[in-house]
Amino acid sequence: MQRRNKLLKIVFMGTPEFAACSLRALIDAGYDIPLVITQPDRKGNRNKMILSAVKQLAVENGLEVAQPLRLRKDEELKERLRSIAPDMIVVAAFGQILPRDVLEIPRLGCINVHGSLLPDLRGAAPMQAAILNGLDESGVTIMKMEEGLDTGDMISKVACDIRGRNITEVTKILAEAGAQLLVETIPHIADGTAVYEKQDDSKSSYAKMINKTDGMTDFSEPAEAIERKIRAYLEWPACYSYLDGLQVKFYRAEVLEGEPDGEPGTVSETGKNYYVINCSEGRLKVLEQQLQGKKRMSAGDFMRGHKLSAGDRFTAQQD
RNA sequence: CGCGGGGUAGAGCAGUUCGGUAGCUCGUCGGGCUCAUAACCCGGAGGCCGCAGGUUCAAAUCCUGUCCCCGCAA
Repeated sequence: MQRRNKLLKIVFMGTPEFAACSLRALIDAGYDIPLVITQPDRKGNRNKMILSAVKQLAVENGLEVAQPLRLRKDEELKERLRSIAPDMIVVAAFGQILPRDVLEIPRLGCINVHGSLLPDLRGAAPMQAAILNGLDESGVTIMKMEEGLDTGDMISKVACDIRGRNITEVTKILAEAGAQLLVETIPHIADGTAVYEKQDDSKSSYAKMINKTDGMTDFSEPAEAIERKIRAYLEWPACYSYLDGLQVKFYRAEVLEGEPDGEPGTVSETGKNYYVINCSEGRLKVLEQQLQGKKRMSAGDFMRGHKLSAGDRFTAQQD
């Protein structure tokens, strides 16, 4: 088995931490990885270059890296892929659509590690969507890619408990479960014992790409929905509102039962280590947050330096 | 050199415009009150005001340089 693993030639495509976890598993399993493809380096905050998690891991392990702006149009890279003639291409959260002529290159096909239990939550942000939808359980699906968006035949799945978790935790849980499932599944694909199951399109749902403004809240939603938003958007773009024209990002909060006692967005009550905001339904007890230009801090620290009191108001717009 | 905010006690902030004995809330330590308390009262410790130069009788404050943190835009 190990010997056969080492003979399999796998090209890896992926970008964030979720993908890096699978790449690490492939490296540890001893596969031959002649090339890693990831998104181009981006300018991070204040013009500091930021490398993708996959690139960092690849470089640390001395793997060759390619970073096409658009794989679809990069004929040179496609030609290189053909000459490598990989047995398989493994894709995890790569961020670009694979064109047909790339899908056809590996003899064992292109295999995708997707962060949901397909056919539920196809698309770009399945883990955030799982949290937003309030799911207690989500998971990872390994599937054979085809031209449609996450519509390929499913090969294996694993379910995970994500109740109450934030996106950082869910990413870690699913990334590790997915990585393990991947290395368990690949041998079956290689020796022909894998079972390919069609997706039931009638039961499919779609997790749309997240926009910057999706994180904005004016508290005209139920407290429960906003609390989910905080957990789902924690890493980006964060759930945020404005206080006196300054952006405030919310990082941790609890839903309080009971009726609000003021307009949505108004401060209901304050305490030593928290403050409570009225929502359309219920109230939100804020425990951790960040004011524009300041560091992330507990609500208690914030209360110490700012005179926030009942009646103050959070608004949707900055003015 | 993309735009902007900030570095002051263990934490969060004020003070800088207009130089003149270092302030607030919390924590911490000691004492008191209380059946009791994260409550209340009294008292104390704790700062080279990011760093380096400069101006001045005098700099947290004005000038110059530098390091670090954060938000936005990409």
